[in-house]
Amino acid sequence: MIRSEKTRQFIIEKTASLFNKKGYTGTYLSDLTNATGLTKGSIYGNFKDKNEVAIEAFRFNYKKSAKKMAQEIQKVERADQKLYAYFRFYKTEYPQFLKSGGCPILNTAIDSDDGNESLKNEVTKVLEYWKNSIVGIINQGIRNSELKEMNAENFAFKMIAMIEGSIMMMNILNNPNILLENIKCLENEIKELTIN
Amino acid sequence: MIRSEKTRQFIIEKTASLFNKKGYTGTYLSDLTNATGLTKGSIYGNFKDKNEVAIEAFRFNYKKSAKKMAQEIQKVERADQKLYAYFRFYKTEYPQFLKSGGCPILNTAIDSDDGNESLKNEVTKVLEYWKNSIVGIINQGIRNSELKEMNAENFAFKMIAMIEGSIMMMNILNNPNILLENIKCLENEIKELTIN
DNA sequence: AAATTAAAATACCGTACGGTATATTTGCAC
DNA sequence: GTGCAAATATACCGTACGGTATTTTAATTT
Repeated sequence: MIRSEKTRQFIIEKTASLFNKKGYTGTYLSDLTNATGLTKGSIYGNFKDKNEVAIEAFRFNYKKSAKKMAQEIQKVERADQKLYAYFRFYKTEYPQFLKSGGCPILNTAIDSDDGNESLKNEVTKVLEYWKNSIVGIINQGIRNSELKEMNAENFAFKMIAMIEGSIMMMNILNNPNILLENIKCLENEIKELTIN
Repeated sequence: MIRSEKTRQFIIEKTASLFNKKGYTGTYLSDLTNATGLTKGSIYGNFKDKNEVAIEAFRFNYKKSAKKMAQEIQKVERADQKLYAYFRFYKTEYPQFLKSGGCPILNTAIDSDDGNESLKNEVTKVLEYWKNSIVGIINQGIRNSELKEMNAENFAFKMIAMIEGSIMMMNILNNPNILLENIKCLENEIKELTIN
């Protein structure tokens, strides 16, 4: 990694959780300088503007989860097992979502749905990618006779809605059980839809 | 209504959708003066500060839906019918959520979960009230042998999570079907749990 | 070690933010 | 219509926002 890339990365890492907690307009340049110990001049030497930092911060936040998730999913073969891996992820990682101010996808979706088009596009892309990856798993499972026939897209949207809605409530009511119980429901649904 | 109360109400009505769309920090006093045609002096003559306007705007946004909902629910007797009334509400009113920038509860929950304690308390209260009203309906239904035994609170949390998560996705992907399909799932679940 | 290049800090801009003290206008009672 | 009170507008504050041009510092090359 060349030197400038290292500083860029440093800035992103140090400010990612800030953007997730406080949102785009709510995170000021002064927050960025405080969090990094750098000056505005340095930050603007590495980024075009605040929005570019925000976008990179979102990508960083998202990828941290996505990577871990992808690893867990690759470990197992069957479609139902891959879906269980999703659920297990949230069952074990929920404290992370609690202390880092919620799910970056949800937060950024709400935060960017007025005005900030570039940030909104970023979230849209990620959401679509997430949905498609679930759809892929389910359809693969159906083809392999591991899962019963179903509308894969509808199930994917249901899964994501439930997870995101639960994270929101878990955070505002400070009650992880909301997420854990709803994950159980999803697990049961998959159990019902599993062949063998 | 005394004169000042009329202006307060006027300000709330005109700015409520702004706060919903742009969030607390994202809505500036200049937005408030533009939307109302009033000056800062007038707004500060009727409200203590911007936060008081935000709180009242949230209450206004929330109550608009809540009132309509309560009316629909009172029209029917059976618990399952009351729950269907909930679902029907979202099936008919979703365009409102699309154009007004999403669900005020969800938006304000995300927007206030850093820093703004008073606004967060407001959302917490409303979410808890909403959950409890669903729990009340379900438990009443169980006592009246209209619904099978179930964990009412878990179901309420599931309902809310699904609805809120769906609204978020419907908005960001601009696809009402996500909400409509997930509502169908909830309806089917209730159908399974209905006695008679 | 000197020269060159890259990165970070400094010192600024203009603007617009939230908020307030004061002046002006308006509505109302008499 | 005059006097009074309430509501609104005006004119301001201090601050801190996002952003930039310039200087200083640090790293690299020769």
